[in-house]
Amino acid sequence: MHDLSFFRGNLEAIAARLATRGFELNLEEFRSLDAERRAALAETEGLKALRNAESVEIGKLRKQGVDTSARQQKVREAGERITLLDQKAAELEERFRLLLASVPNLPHESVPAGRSERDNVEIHRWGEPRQFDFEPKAHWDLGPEMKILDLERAAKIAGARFAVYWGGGARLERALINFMLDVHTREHGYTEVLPPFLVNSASLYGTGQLPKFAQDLFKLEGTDFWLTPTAEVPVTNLFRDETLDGDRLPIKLCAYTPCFRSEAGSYGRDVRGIIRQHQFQKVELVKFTRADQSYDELEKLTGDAEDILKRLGLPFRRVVLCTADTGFSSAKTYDIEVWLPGQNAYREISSCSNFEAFQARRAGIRTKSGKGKAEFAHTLNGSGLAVGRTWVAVVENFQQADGSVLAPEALRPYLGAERITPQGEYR
RNA sequence: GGAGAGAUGGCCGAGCGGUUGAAGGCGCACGCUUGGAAAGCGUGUAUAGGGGAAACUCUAUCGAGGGUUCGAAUCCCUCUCUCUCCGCCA
Repeated sequence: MHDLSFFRGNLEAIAARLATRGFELNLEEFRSLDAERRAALAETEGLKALRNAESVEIGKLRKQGVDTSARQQKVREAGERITLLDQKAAELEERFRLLLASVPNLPHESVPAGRSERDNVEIHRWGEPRQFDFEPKAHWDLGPEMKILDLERAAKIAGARFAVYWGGGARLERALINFMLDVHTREHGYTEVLPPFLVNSASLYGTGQLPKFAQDLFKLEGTDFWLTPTAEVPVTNLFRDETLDGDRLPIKLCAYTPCFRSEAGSYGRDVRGIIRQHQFQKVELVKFTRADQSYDELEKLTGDAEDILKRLGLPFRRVVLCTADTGFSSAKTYDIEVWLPGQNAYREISSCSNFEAFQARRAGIRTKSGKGKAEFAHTLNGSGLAVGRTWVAVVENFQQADGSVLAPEALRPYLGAERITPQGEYR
């Protein structure tokens, strides 16, 4: 959500900037709706002022025993007009709010202009993809062969785009979660939170999933509960409608949650394996900062996510998303892509974004330093990391000729073993 | 699931259908006082939107949404949340 007066005052410049991300702002619609809305407001508010003044008058006169029924009749009629005008004003207000809420964030000046994901710019690489002396397998072959990943039974008990992990596979998922949380809390200074996995509409509105992206979410029938699509939603909304002490920022939180996505419209994409699932596990990093801190903190947050991959010895690269590929609420996003030898490609494993005040404005998250006036905080988040995709990366990168997976050193205490071996039969 | 109580400003807390945007207190800010501090005294202290160059002014907001009324924090209805007791349960 943009600041209304800033938006109104810089319409042309904003429209031009939004065009770089492929969003066409209808200036005429905005201007006329805004004018209509203000006219309606002025009219109804004028009448209300009249009614308020009259009511006070009537009160005084009645105390003196004066008959006021004529004046009351007059105010009653004004009241009826107010009801009508209020309705009209509320409709205009709602249309205007929806229009404003559907406008994406402005990309930061450092974001490269581009038309599609092909225009994303690589920032750096880390690690060398391993040279195999055998043909590395994709996890969708290796997992079922090792009997640590079971997609058929997952389809039976839930459906497509779900997974069942067995034995060492389940243990690997759990080890990764604990490893990530421990590194972020002990080494990177984040505070762990465990939020609800169901959230209400207000929270989804606060982080920008609603009203535009309802079709990407799962909703529980007959309730206002939605399955959380990312911990970003519950964790960012922790401080909804609160004012944070500016001297104590940044606040750095990390959270493990499962994430649920309908994946409507992604039919046919990544249908093999567990790259794209209706449910996946994720450890999320969330920061609340002052405006002057947020870009430094974005670099640090992205570095914290990359550190997990370094500790696991998984090669990766960082790209900055171009204007067209940057998400709706984000001003700047880095994607971290991990090397997957089974697919001979780098694949997204983390997405780290600075939303500036875009979410905070919707969610009412303010900050105040000393005597200063309260202003909107900046919010950031990033995957630290997507656990399922890290599982894939570990299995594919560290697979051995004998059909086992040699665990990265850092993970062994969590795994309680130095390698993951085939399960034999499912039991 | 059943029965009851409650929700008012940053916090505590008053509130008769009529200058109550809201007493009083605490906190906070500024000033006076002081060698300095404490105490004391004084002044100020919400958010959003509209109008205005500004001073300022209008509108809305007492959990949320409706209703009654000339007028609602106060009356009525619905919902949400919190607390207490009973039942059930990991």
